[in-house]
Amino acid sequence: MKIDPDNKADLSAQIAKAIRDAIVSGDMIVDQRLPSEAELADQFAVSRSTVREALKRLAAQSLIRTQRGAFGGAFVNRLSYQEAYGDQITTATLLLSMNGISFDVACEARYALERACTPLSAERRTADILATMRAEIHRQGQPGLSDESFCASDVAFHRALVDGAGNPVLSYQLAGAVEAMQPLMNMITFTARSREAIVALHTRIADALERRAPDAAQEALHELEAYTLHLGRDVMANRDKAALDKESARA
Amino acid sequence: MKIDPDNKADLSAQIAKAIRDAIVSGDMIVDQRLPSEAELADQFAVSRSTVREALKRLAAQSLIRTQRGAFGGAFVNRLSYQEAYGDQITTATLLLSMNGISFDVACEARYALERACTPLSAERRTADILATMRAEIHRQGQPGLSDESFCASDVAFHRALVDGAGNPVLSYQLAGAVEAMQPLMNMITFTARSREAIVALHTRIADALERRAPDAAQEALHELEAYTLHLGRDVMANRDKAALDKESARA
DNA sequence: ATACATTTAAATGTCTGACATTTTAAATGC
DNA sequence: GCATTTAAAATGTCAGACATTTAAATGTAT
Repeated sequence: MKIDPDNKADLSAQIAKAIRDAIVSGDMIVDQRLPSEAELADQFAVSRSTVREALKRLAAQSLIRTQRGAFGGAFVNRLSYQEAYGDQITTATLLLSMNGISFDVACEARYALERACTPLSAERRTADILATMRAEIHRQGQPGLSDESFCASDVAFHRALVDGAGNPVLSYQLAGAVEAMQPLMNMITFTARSREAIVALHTRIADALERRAPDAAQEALHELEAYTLHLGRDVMANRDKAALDKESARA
Repeated sequence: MKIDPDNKADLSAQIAKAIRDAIVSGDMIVDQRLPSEAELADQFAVSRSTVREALKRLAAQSLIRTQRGAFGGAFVNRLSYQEAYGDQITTATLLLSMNGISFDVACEARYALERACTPLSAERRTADILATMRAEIHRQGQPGLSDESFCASDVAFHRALVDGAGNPVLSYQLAGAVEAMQPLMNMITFTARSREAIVALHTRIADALERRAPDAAQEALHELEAYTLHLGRDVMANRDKAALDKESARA
């Protein structure tokens, strides 16, 4: 592992890259211990602080973990789905909010991805998954549930749908898409009537999965997408109108 | 922004979290300047080195960028798709390689996600996307192409299929799934006959998209999945057999 | 001999202060 | 008025010290 002496980028970034490359390429394997900070400082001919900054970069990406004390140090971390989920969701949420992604586009992506899971879920759904879906449907029917809680339950329902496919790679890839929608969904006011409609569609989906009927599930999901889009567009229209009103009031 | 004095986790991790939360919650907006390192050190009552380690963590996640010089500092970064792609691919690749994901599972996820895009791609594909697909198909037919280049072209073809849907969120979400398969695909030796079969299927997909025929594209994609799975299983079987042979030879 | 307590050494975590480098705005000189 | 120089503010890097944590090694009493 070496760094380019002509490169004038931050040393800590270069060192992080060198170590990251070694991990990604398989040169360093899971649970392998990195040299101590002092040794790394020697090897790269930099100060310990610079090495530490590099290691913190890698720690932020969950590529390494550190342990204090004797026989401690930095170790190559086994990237778990759980850790990856969190980052995935944070990144997806920021991408949506920072790049002005419209409700339509986000909604389309989310339902397209969920439809990819539906046939697999219909085939493989366990009793456990069905129970989760039923429980969330029940919660969604409770009177007095806040809009935010309704949204959270909605996310839980859809995650169950995705997890039902029994493919961890799919679950990981979709975590971001499903959860990143939540801030957008939270802007929606769910009236009693719209909740009723959503619960009915959720029930149809759960029923279809229970019967192992992929086509019926697909159809209900399509209707749910159309309905969600409808709700979202109302919100966006009102929001744009409010912004315009404010604009004209100022003039 | 404050940190919990009772928390005994690393201060730099706590500070990074506090700032990250401020960014994710929208408390700090894109291009807003953070206080200087010295000011942050004062605010959090820690040393400058600790603040720097926190900032390096955030920089590793592309949440901030730093600029040297007067009127420089750390600024909230607009997370671009390009940056996010890179991390997405790295993470997905590591998840697959570190968690012993089987070829079957990865393959299933990839094609399920691509099928989610196909109807949209059939509807919206531009002439540009079609041209890219045709060019990659042509390259794949060239004699003397290395297996690795064939794989790279295969990835390019599938990315065009995904990008054809014209939904940046989908493109982002699928980048990881498609690209992370490449190391696994690279273990396959593509014979002349298997290349011919793949090129034929790619051509069918491109033709179907050109005709805006989602069902035909879907069907060809299904066949491609089955064929890829078949090739992959051969490789895995041979690899396992070789490992067993080696094992018994040692005994 | 075993169980428990103590010591010790190695590592990361934190702090301080200094200097180098980069960059921009302001001051200066022509 | 324009070009040049200077100053200031910020990040980047270094060196050295001390604090804290942890597990192994050692010692001690039953």
